[in-house]
Amino acid sequence: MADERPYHHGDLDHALKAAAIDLITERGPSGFSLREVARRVGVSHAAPAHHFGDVRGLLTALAIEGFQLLTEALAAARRSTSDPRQRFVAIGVAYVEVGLARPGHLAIMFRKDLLNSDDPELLHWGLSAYGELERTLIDLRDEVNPALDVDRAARLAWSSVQGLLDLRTSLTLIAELTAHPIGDLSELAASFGQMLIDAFAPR
Amino acid sequence: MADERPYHHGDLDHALKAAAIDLITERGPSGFSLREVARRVGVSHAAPAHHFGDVRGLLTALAIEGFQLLTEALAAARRSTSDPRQRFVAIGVAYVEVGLARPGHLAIMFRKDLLNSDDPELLHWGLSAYGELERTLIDLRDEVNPALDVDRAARLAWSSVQGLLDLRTSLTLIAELTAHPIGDLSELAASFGQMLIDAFAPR
DNA sequence: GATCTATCTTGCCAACGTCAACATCGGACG
DNA sequence: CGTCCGATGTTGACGTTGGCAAGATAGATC
Repeated sequence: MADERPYHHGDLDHALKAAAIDLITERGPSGFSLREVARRVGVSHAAPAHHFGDVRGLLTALAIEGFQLLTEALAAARRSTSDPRQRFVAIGVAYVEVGLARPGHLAIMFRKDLLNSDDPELLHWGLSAYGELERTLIDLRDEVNPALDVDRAARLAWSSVQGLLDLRTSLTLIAELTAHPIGDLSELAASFGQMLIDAFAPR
Repeated sequence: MADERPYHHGDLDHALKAAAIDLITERGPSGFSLREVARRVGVSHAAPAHHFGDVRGLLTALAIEGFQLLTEALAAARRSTSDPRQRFVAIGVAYVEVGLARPGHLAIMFRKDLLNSDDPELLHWGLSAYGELERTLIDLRDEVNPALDVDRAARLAWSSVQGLLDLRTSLTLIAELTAHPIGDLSELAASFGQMLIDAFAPR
């Protein structure tokens, strides 16, 4: 029978993650439910447990996926140019673009109340993404200001892009209300990068 | 009977909000439940509905409270000095300190999936807080750089402090793992302010 | 003092996450 | 080639949740 599903799905792991991301993207983390995910994939409500344990397990897997995607995108941005200033701007823009392209992942990646936050793989890929930022800032220090405090600068840069993503709807709303258009968020991220480079340069 | 509660609580509105904030602070937004709040206050599970409608109503009331507290703190920080640079640093530090002192409020203030995001009062107090930032940046522009793009600068400044609060646990974790201590978050916020003032000054 | 209305309780429902028990299948191994 | 076993998926149950309807209570108003 063509329309009869086989007892074994074949790639439930991947299918569940994809459906979960779709659901979070549509309804936010608070609208997420394991049973709805199972329903969308066409399996029983208890099937996900065999792959991810519980809901935290599934969300943790998604967060890991998010940090992998982020690491990849930041590394690609770093490779896109060899000029330290351009690299710095590029990874900032890449960070924001990943967040905009993957809102479902973004919505849970830093939500420790939803994740197994001590998961070693989660930690690994989080540190991996941070490493891309740190390396970029070391290059920038060597280029523009040997006295630059790399740690402080990294914290400011990371906070800026993360905050921009966190506030994107509020910023857009205020921009509309005050008739001060905000334009493209990637462009705004690039301008953040330029301003921060000015902040990091010696005076 | 001294231990018998009266049928009418007297100040349920306030008590529910306080218990809700405690609960969110302890367990995060995902660990929040209306029934647990009612249980802590000692009323029936349906009592909150008469004051806040549903769970979104209660959380929206808390978010409004959060923006009121934030507006108040930012205004006080602005009044604390008349020097535009010091004012700018002061409101940044105040923003972070409110977030640290009121993690329960912070956790839901920008969570549109949990709130009645079109609530007029919520909008009013959100704009009110933003107004404090905008006024501060206009003063700063007049002092250090007439060509400063106030909107861009405000977006960067706001993103920085919001991102810092959002990332505080991750930043602290990385700081411990890499043995690059992060120190006090208020102090870090102040250094963000100083760096941003450098970014805003003409070169 | 009677009534009216805001406040609070009780009981119910569907949906949820998790668990235990059972069904099905593919592959390892004799 | 057949048997068994672990991985994968289902079914049914339990306790908890948010929301609704109906009833109880008490302070306010006239």
